[in-house]
Amino acid sequence: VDLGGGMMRRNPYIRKLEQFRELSEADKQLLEDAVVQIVDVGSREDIVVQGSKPEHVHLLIEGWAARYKIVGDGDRNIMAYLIPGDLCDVHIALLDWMDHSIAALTACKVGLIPLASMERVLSESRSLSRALTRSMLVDEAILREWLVSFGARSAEMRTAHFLCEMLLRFKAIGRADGDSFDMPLTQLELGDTMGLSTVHMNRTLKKLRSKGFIEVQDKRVTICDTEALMEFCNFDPLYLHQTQRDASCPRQPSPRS
Amino acid sequence: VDLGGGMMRRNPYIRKLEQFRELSEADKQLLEDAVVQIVDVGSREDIVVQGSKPEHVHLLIEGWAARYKIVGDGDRNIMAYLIPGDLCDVHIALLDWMDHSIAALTACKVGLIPLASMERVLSESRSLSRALTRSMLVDEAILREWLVSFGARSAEMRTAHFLCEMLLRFKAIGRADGDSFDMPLTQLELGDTMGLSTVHMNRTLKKLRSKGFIEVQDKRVTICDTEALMEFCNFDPLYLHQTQRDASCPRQPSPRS
DNA sequence: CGCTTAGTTGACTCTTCTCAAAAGCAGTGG
DNA sequence: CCACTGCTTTTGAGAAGAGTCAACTAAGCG
Repeated sequence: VDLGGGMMRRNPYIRKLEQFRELSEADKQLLEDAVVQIVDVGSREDIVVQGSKPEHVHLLIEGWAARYKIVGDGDRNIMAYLIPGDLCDVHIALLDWMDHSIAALTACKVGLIPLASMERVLSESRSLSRALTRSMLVDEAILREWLVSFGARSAEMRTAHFLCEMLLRFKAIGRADGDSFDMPLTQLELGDTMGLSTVHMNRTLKKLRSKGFIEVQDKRVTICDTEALMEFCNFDPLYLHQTQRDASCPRQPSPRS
Repeated sequence: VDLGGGMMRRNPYIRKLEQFRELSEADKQLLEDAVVQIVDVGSREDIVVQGSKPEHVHLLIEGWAARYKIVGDGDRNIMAYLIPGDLCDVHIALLDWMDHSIAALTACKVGLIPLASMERVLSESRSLSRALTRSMLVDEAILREWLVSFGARSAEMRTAHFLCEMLLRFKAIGRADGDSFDMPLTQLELGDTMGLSTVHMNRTLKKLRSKGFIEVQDKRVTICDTEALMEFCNFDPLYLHQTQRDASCPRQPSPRS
C-alpha cells in the first residue's frame, strides 16, 4: 500500500524512525508492504477499545489520536498522544487485552498491519526491529516525563511543558512551521490530558498567553519564545532521545547550581 | 552465577516471567548464566544515574529500588518501583543515555548482565525474548495507570491505588503474607511518589488508617479489606496483565452502569 | 435564524502546600 | 547511662492552587 505522498521516505513514519538510524531501501519497502490497508477514522471515533485484542498494529498516518482511559464515574483521562508517524502497540500480540482505548481526536488516516506481518518485519530486519523497539522506549520515556509533570509541576508549567514536547515532536516529523504547529484539541480534551478541569485549563492557557509565552489562533499554537518557555517549565529535551539531526532545541538547560 | 536459594525456578525473577508462559529449563539456565555478578548496593545509593550509558542490564534480586528524576530546584520525583525479580532496561543498549536515575531505597542485591549477554539471550531464546518484552509492556501499562492516578484520583484514592498495586505485585512474586507486605519507605519517599508533600502524605495515610482500610506497623503494610479498598479507589487489576495463575484479586469491578 | 458546542469569566468551596513546631526514635560519643 | 543530634512522624494554622456551579459570549452549522 502506498502511504501517500508517493515516496516512502517522505512519510512521517520513516522520518521518525530515521531519527535514530538510517534505514535501507529494503527496510522501508518491507515496512510499507506490511501495511495492508489504510482506513479513515472519523473524529472522536475509537480506533482500539479497552478490553479487546486488536488484530492489527496501527500506524497513524494523518491526524491526532490519543490513548485514554475512563475511570470511575466517566472521567476521561488522556495518557498519550499519537501524531502522524506513530506506530502504536507494535508488540500488542504479547498481551491478551488492551488495558486502555485509543481514539481519533480528529479525522485520521490509519494504516493497518496484520499481527503476522508485524512479526515478520520484526524477525526479518534487525535494524527495523531495533528502530521500532527504540521508538517504544521513547514512548515510555515520555510517559515518565508526564508523570514528573504531574508530580512536580504546576498546571501552568505542566501545560507549558506539554507544548514544548509537542513542538519538538512535530518538528521531528517535519510538521512544525517554525515554532508553531496545529493543535486541533478542545480545552476539554487538553484538560483531560493535563488533569485539569476545563475552567482551570482555560485560565491556565490564558496565563500562558498573557505572559507572552504562546499565541493560539484557529487551533494553531505558536510558541513565541521557545527558549524562555523551556526555561520556565524546566524542559529538558533529553528524554525525547532525539538525535542531533533533528534537535531544534536551543541548548541544554544549565545544571542546577 | 547462582542467584541464591539454589534453584533458579524459586527465584522471584523466574517466577515473575513465568506468570506469562512456561519457560524451559534451558531458558532458565540461559538467563541465569547471563548474570555475571551480583553486587550489594547500599540504601540510598544510585544504581544507574541519569545521563550515563549503563554497561549492564540490572536485575533486582533483593530490596526496593526506584526510578526517579530530580526536577527544578531539587524536587525528587519517583516514577516507578523495582522489586525483587524486576529486570530494568532490557533494551537500554538502544538508547544513548539514561533519561532518569535508579536508586536503591533499601540495601539491595543487584545482578549484572552485560549488554552483549542480554543481546545473546534475546536472540537465542524466542520465548525468553517474548517474556521480557511482555514484562516491559506491563511496566509501561503501570506507568499509564499511575498517570491516571494523578489525573483523576484524589491523594487518598491515589495512595490506596498504589498500595493495591504493590500488594498484587508482591503476591505475584510470592513475597506477600496474606494481605500484608513490607514497605520500607519513608513518608518523604512515598510523597515523592504520590506527588504530595510529606505533611499531606502523612495526613493521607492517617485517613486511610482511620477508615480502617490499612494498618501500618514496622514498615509493614496490612490491607484490612482488600475488596473494599479496591472498590474505594477504582482499582481494576487488568492493567497488570497478571494471569489466572497468580491472580489473587477477588473479582472484576463491575462495569459502570 | 435558532441550535449546539467551545471558550470565557466570576464567586465560592475544597484540596493541598507551606511554614512552624513538637514528639518519637535511633545512633553516637562522653 | 545519658545528653546530643539527626531523621522521621505527627499536628496546627494560614495561604495558594484547583474544582464546582453558574452565567454569558463566541463560533460553527443546518
